[in-house]
Amino acid sequence: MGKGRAPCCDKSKVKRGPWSPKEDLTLITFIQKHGHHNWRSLPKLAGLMRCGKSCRLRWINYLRPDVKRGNFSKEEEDAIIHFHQTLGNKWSKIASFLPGRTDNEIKNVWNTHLKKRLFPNSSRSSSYSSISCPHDRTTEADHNKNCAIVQEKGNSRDNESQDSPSSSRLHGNDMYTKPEVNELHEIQLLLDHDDFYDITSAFLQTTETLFPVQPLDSLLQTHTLTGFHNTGGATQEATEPQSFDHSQPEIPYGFEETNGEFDLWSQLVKSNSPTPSPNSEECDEWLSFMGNQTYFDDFTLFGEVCL
DNA sequence: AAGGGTGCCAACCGCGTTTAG
DNA sequence: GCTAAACGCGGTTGGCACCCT
Repeated sequence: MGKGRAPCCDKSKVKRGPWSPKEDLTLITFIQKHGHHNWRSLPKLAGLMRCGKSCRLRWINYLRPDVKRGNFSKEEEDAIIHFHQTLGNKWSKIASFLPGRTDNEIKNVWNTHLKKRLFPNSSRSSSYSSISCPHDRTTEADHNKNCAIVQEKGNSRDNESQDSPSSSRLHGNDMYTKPEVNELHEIQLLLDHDDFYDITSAFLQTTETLFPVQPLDSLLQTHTLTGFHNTGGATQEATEPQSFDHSQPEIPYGFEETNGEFDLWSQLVKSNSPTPSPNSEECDEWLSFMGNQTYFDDFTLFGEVCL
């Protein structure tokens, strides 16, 4: 070591600056034909005078077919604010909660709009985060307040596994929404999803009225302990979301059937006294979230009826 | 109309992490 | 297990567009 990091490409031989339509077309065409298994060699193979990193960035941020363009909705902005409070400047993580939005785009929106809205006197260069708490003299009180909130959230996430029901995430008037049967099937698939715990935990911490965290933790624990046998007997691998067959509903393994109904949800919430309260907005939010995370395009369609 | 200031965003840079040999 | 290459991420910046004086 000690010789420093080798440059990713010969900067004298690559084009820099804005991409031309022709370059975009070349990149799109190449990726559609050959994919992007190796960004470093891609520009050479595609005939582009660009650095591989530049190609990757261009593709991810602008040329991907699933990139959503246009202004951010109020809901998206609120989500960014929520997730930023929980995750800090983890733009890619936040982006994973907002399908079609890129980390770069979210970062820009945060730095140009949302940060100003929340911290009106913060300077341009200091990206506000849960780690760094700039103390601008003129807004010290605001900063202290917001830093406290941010750090408290961050800490609670760090200590998530030790969290008790008395954690700040739980409030006396929480309302729980019971999903429909089809949604329980989806939940079961989520439980088999590698990232489920992380993404759900993050969501839970920012939507305090939706779920009781402790019951979900219990669920996950139970899931781990019992293995949740598939009714078909076969061990279910992590399911490819798109391949899920919605047409054959069967008892989602791990969910109890009571009086012909899957009643896990009531089992989940019964230790938490507040009466479950129907709330279609929350249900929609939850379904949308789950759908986004699992890329089940039609997830919300299965949850149109919400108690 | 011109010049300076500000906002915005696409793109770059460099570091940490992951992967392959 | 080690090393270098490649990838991915977050911070930063260049430059254009718009606004204000």
